[in-house]
Amino acid sequence: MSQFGSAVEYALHSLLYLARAGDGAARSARDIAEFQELSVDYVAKLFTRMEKAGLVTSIEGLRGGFYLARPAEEISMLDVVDAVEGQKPLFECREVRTNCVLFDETAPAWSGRGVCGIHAVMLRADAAMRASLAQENLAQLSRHVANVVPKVHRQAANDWFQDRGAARGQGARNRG
Amino acid sequence: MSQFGSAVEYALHSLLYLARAGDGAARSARDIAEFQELSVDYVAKLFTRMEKAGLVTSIEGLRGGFYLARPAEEISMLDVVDAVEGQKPLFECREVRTNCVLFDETAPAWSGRGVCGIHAVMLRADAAMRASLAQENLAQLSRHVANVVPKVHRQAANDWFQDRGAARGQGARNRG
DNA sequence: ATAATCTCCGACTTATTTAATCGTAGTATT
DNA sequence: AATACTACGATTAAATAAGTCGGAGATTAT
Repeated sequence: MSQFGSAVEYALHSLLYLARAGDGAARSARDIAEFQELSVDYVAKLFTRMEKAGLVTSIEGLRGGFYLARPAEEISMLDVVDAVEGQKPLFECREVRTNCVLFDETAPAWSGRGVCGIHAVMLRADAAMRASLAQENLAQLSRHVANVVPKVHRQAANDWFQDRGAARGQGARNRG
Repeated sequence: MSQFGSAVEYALHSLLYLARAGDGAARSARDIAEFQELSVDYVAKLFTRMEKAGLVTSIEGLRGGFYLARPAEEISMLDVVDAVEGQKPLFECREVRTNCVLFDETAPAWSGRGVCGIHAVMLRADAAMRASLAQENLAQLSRHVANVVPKVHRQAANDWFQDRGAARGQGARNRG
């Protein structure tokens, strides 16, 4: 297993489609999820979290969906991770240093003074990781992906979302 | 919750007692756990993992226990984390990029070529964190702690382990 | 205006992982 | 040879993550 869960992965992949939409057009969580063959409900939940974090804005209703709340350049990888994983720290100190068979009922003051040395080590590692994630943004990632994915497919994807949007509100009678 | 579990915390706190023992004397998992008021069985399991990773060496039998397999300077924080957490990566790529409603049964070759851009970002963050953990070792940590903990307490702790070791093999009849 | 369709959103269920425990096997000391 | 202690692997209990379900609200088409 890995430290980060699937939420981070799904969220970033999904955001890429908003970054590419570019013109500020909203795309629904349903479309984004189905295009990637992911659980619609789960992706929707991730978007909800990202909206609370201020990364995306939602539009309700028939032609609704999500769009980036700010330019892709200003959305860092760290922003996304924190949004969907909830800013969980690398390490949570349980203050083991205040547990000692030699202490009486109450631990002496010095045992809890300052930051635990082990905690400090982990805080530095955490900071290093976060700094790495903070210095990369969604726009960079989007450009990278654009260089790798064939132009034909990018166009086909765009068309798919376009068609999907156009079909909104037609009802089931036109499809079944 | 946090990324690292309690195992990392317990393991590092416990190793500090081995680093301080210094003279290569073995200390039992039981003593180390009870001194810190931690679960004896759980700490023992962590030591087992660390032994498999080659960080500590075990001695079985009545006067047995664990001691550092190499100088504390040569045991990095990363070594300990990997030993008890099992080298879990920061991110495990599920190759979402090969999932696409536009693809047929089999995804096209280009979709899985090279490293996924999102995965690459996470690999860099992972490397940053691991580099941070790798550059700090147990000896440094031990010195830091020694500067913070009163000398009186360090002596008392040493005595406790000493007494505990001396009492080995006396049986219950001398204690009850 | 009204009904239908689609959206977001929070509560719930299930599955996986972590933390801790229990029982067994083996070893050095007395 | 008996004993008291150790390490060690398998099992259980608690916590977390992943995914699901149903409802409330908004917008569009009729």
